[in-house]
Amino acid sequence: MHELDERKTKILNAIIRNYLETGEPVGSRTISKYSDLNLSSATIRNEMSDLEEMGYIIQPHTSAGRIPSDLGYRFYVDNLIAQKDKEVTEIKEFMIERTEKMEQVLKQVVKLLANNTNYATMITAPSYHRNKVKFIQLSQVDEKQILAVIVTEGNIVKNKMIPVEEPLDNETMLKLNILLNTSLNGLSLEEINLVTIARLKEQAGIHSNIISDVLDAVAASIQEDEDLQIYTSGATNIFKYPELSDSQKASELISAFEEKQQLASLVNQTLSGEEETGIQVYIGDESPVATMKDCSVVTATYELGEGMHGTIGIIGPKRMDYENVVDNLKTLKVQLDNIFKKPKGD
Amino acid sequence: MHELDERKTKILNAIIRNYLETGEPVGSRTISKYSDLNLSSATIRNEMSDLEEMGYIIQPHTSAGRIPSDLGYRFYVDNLIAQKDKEVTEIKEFMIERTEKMEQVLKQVVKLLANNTNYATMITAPSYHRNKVKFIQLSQVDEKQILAVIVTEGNIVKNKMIPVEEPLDNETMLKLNILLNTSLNGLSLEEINLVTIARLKEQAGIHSNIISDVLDAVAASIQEDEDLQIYTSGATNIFKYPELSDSQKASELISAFEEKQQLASLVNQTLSGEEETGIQVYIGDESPVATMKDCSVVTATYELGEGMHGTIGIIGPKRMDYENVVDNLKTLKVQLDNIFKKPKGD
DNA sequence: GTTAGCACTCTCACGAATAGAGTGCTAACA
DNA sequence: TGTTAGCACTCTATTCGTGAGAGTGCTAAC
Repeated sequence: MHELDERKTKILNAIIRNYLETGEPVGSRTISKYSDLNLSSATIRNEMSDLEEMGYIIQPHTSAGRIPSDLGYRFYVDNLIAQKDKEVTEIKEFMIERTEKMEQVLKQVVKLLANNTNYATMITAPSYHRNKVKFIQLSQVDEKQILAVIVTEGNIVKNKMIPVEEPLDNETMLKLNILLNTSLNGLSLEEINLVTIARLKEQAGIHSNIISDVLDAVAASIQEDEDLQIYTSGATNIFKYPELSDSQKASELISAFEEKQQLASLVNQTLSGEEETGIQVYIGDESPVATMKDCSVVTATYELGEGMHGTIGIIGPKRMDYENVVDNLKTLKVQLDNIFKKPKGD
Repeated sequence: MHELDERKTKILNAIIRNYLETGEPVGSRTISKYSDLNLSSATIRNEMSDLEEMGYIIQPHTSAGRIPSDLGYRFYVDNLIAQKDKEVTEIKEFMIERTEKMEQVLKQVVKLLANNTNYATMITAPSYHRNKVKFIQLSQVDEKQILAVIVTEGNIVKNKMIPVEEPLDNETMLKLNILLNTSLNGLSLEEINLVTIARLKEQAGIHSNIISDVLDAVAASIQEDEDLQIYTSGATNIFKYPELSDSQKASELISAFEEKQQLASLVNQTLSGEEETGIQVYIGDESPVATMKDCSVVTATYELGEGMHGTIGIIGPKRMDYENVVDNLKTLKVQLDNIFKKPKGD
């Protein structure tokens, strides 16, 4: 396939930009009038004919204007991301006002992003894979229940109630707490293997069953996160784009959003295919999720140190405002990296 | 307004039932064929004419069949709920498999209900208003952070990280813990007033600022719940009903669902207007939420003892399967009451 | 290489025509 | 008096055809 010369590039850009704005097929006359090329519509037509042959644009029908093909978008995106480096958008730090709970930060972020872009957005909590235990505490809550609190690096807190037949005395409690902390502290959740467990139980003596329960609790609370927490927002923004909002498509898309199952595969795909910037753009069929073949999907990953990472993504029409979206994701990515990496003390 | 005689009642029922199934206006011929009245279509027409005059049914246009009016639905519902007492539906206890976390139970319930009914569903967590403190525990997690764990009756656990300049020694920690527990235990969150606080701080001495932080934490974690946690499911079921799924309406409805703000008003309404069965049916305009004037809404409240209660609701087309829905809600209500009321030990 | 002009194509919006469904009314019947 | 058959009437939804508008491709001239 031939390279595009400068004029063709300009025309292609003009077409795409125009289409991004209006959502209508754009004709030769429009380009000739609104671009700074000073070419007649006829000339534009010739060039457009070429561009179509090369696969960058498409005619929905014989006498309509042209719209960008997936390849065209791809070209535009690759071009854009290479050359643009716009100033930081209005996503301010005001959202990070000491909300300790990650869950809440995520919800805020995803909502903010949806409002900012007018597209549907999603974010996943960092997966706790390989995360390390930092602190464990057992407390007697009432006669029949012990509360186990588990804190991991990154200050994720998990609670679990453990039923017991009879209350434990303070001394035993203290001993168990010390035992648990000395044995498990600093271990990643995968490093707690049968050997560790056996030794633990041995040392716990008659209370080994409580240890079992605690470990179950640890395992359970991890498991619970393994099925991936995904927050979404702005799903109804889909209705703002006619090309997506006929009953059939909208229904499928929003279902995909609700189910979150499909989003998960998106996430996995993103995590595996890393890139320099950490931002990926899927246009149409490129998307790992079939339901979204009429959309574009932009994703970014953010880090929580220690190899833990989450994904944030935007789903919109192919004619999405890539510049704005990529920008938004870039800055968000940086900010999320900061929030979660730093010991929150700062 | 006159009472309906038996024949009119039968015909009205036939009309409504038929419409519930098909969603199409139903004509006189249909009724005469499929009901056991053995009347000709002409007779039916006469009766229908009467029913229309009385306001129970409506003609969408001159030469269409009839559809139930809001009043008609109301009659049907009132009739139905009074006389029906069907066997328990398939909602089995399998959903209650020792999931300690309320949040998860709720999510499961709402999802199950959506699957079961094919309507959009919502559920709120019980509000913690008037809930009592049962247990408080501070622990030193690392050099700069203390973890406060607060357990209330009903075993709701809240965590809060508190930053400190320098670590506290064990003894102080112990003292603070004892102080907090003896002072606050058994108090409802409203009973912790300035007097209590002042006394607490006095006793804490130089560590009074930590007490402040803990109390802030308590307040914050309550506040957080005050803006009402609502889980939803099956929003896209809306697309299954043509009369709701044109782009405009569907968009509004799903937005309402996403925003959850509007659902909140639904909840409040429900909580204030209690009824014998605890189940309320809003048809069309009766709904407290304007967005839902083309829908019917069925809500139920469940209890968690001590005056705490949550709401569960179903939103669907006016022609929803009221029998099934009410049944489902009834059994769910009972089961939720059971789950949450019992001390979980069992 | 660029442009003007023109015939051609395709979509979309509009209106007319038609089939179908259902009613209301009248007259006859039990 | 209640029920029924029959028929004219009304309204909707669908189909078809038409015309306007937008945009193209091609040719010929600059």
